[in-house]
Amino acid sequence: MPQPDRWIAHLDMDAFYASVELLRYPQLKGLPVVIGGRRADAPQQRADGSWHYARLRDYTGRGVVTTSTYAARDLGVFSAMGLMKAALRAPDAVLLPADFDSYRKYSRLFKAAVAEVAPVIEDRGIDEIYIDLTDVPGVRDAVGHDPLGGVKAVAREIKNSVGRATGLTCSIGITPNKLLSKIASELDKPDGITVLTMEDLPGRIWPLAVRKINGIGPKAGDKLVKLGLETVGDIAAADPRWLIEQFGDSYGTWLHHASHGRDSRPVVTHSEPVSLSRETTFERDLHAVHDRALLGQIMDDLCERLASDLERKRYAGKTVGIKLRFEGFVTVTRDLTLKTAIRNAADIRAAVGQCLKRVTFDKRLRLMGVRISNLSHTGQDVAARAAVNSPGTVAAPENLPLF
DNA sequence: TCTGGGGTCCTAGGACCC
DNA sequence: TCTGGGGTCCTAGGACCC
Repeated sequence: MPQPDRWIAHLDMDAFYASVELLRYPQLKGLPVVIGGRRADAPQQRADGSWHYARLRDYTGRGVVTTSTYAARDLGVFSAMGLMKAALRAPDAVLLPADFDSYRKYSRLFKAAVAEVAPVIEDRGIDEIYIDLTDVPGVRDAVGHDPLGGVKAVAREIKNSVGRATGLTCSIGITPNKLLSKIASELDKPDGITVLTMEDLPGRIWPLAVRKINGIGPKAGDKLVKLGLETVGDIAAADPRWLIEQFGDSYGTWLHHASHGRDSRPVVTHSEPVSLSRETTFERDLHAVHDRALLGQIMDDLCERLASDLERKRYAGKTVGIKLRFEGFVTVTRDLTLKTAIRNAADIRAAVGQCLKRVTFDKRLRLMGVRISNLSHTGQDVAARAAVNSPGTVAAPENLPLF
């Protein structure tokens, strides 16, 4: 039996934010709990020791579900759903405000715990990572006699390490590449391990809905279904030339490869940011003229926050952009590339002013944002930064500038 | 009672240069 | 005098992901 040349794991923390909250409020275990809403009230302990929680039914205003517990999902409440809609489905669900500092702390803990077992890690956000297991001793040494056994044992070791460090569970998919591992980690959630080889493609992957592939979103998913392609196997059976006619050269070719489980992307252990941004959605839609002073203040504040992000991370940028979202959810962007990189709030604000002049304000605004890209480093040596950015991982060698 | 905030990548047209 | 081809940068929008 031919063995894959790589073993790549995808690790996904189970209902991450909600599970972190349950560590703090274990009495909520098993109940429908929703994280979200900027103004949600934190739980309050009464004089008699009992707790008072905000309920979904009492929430008014804008906001979406950030995460929900499995009990809430059973009631039809999922991530990105509007809170008002969620309240219709689960009025009695407990509503907790998001505590990102806490989630970031647990994120660092679980990644460090994984790194003790397998150090080649690619960060994919706060609650998931890819891990290249190919050269982990327990995997490498099992090649030839019991590869699947070796891989599963290492997966259990990783889960145990994460559990000891955080008290949280995760799900792991292990396959020859990132694309398949991302799918596999979802097949036995929560607290599961799924190992697949290419031979499992027809039995385990092809029956799945096309949207299970990372990279097929709402638009492409709808289009595929309208074309009569509902499962991954349907895409795999389609003529690649026809896929290219329908979806263009690049995406059509990718669809064909993805449906056949082919993906050669490496696990990337270090990356530099491309852009930094800050944005805010208003409690009520604001009028460009009537609320002009308030809008100016909000933009000042966004620029201040972006400037402090740049300072903390030691970047400067040459391209400044604004994002405006009007009532009706129509979004407009404008950007401006300067001759030199900037980093302070006043310079950013001035460039934003130039961008704003190029927009017609004929509707009320629901969101404003500011973004900076074309980034360059300022000060401090790069190797030290890499170590800070990905604790416990072996940083890739940097291309140092000559001057 | 629609639709947060932080990102990445891709496409496509026009400017500009050789 | 009417118009090639390639490369890169800038700008705007959109799909997608966590």
